[in-house]
Amino acid sequence: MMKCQRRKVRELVDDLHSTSSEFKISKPETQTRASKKMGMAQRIVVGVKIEENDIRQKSEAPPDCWSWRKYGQKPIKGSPYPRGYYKCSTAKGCSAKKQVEKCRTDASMLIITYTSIHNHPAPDQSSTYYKKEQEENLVPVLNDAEPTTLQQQQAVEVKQLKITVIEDEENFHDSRSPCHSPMGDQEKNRFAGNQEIPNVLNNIEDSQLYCHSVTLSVPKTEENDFFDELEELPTSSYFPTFMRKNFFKERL
DNA sequence: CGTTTTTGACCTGCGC
DNA sequence: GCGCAGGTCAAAAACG
Repeated sequence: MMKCQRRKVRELVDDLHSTSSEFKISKPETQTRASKKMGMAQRIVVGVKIEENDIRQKSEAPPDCWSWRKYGQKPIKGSPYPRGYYKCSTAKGCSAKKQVEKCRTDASMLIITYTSIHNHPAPDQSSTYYKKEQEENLVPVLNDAEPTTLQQQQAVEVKQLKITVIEDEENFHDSRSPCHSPMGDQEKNRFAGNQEIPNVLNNIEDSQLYCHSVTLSVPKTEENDFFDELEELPTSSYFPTFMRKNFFKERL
């Protein structure tokens, strides 16, 4: 039984890596040219759903507490939308970058790829602006005053926009997600016979957490040896423990 | 006038 | 070696 489920997970991951060049990057042996060139240690991809009534969404890139400066834009093959390249301009010398592009199948979805980390504290969270955002529950409150990991910085990044976890390779193929590579009937049928994965996503969405754009990580145990098969995934210290447990519970 | 955005050129790595 | 694709640079333009 469990073997069967694991096999399905394996198939999903294989699908992901074969259908989306964008997400091959998490597999070390299939790094993109750019990632090799840049020596990227960490890359996190998040899908951001743009609310229709989000009047603050004035540009392609979601607003956040960091200051970003656009340094390039390129049309991407196979996508009707260009990809924007942003560098952190909050502090001089910060190497944090992000790439923003619209989902090719759903213009209301933004695919944001974070690379490198900020080498400076986040902008003052006690500022009027930030407090207001927190009061409105638009900004996740971090335990640490200064986000130091890419995941933490990302959490600051998200704000009022709903996040769909797509870094998690299995969830990325949730058939309900409007933003994924076109899924054939075969794949859909596969999900029809396996409700496990969509359930996991339900738990995540129901939690109403806006800051779970994370790289999923799991404890190294015999129970999850199949993660070894999926290659090493970056560790997220910020991923809430309960969610991890929940995720695992559902998965098993 | 300083900062940010735009955009064409350039660089690099990979596949053929 | 050449072409392609992704990422970056940098000058010019736009903006506040």
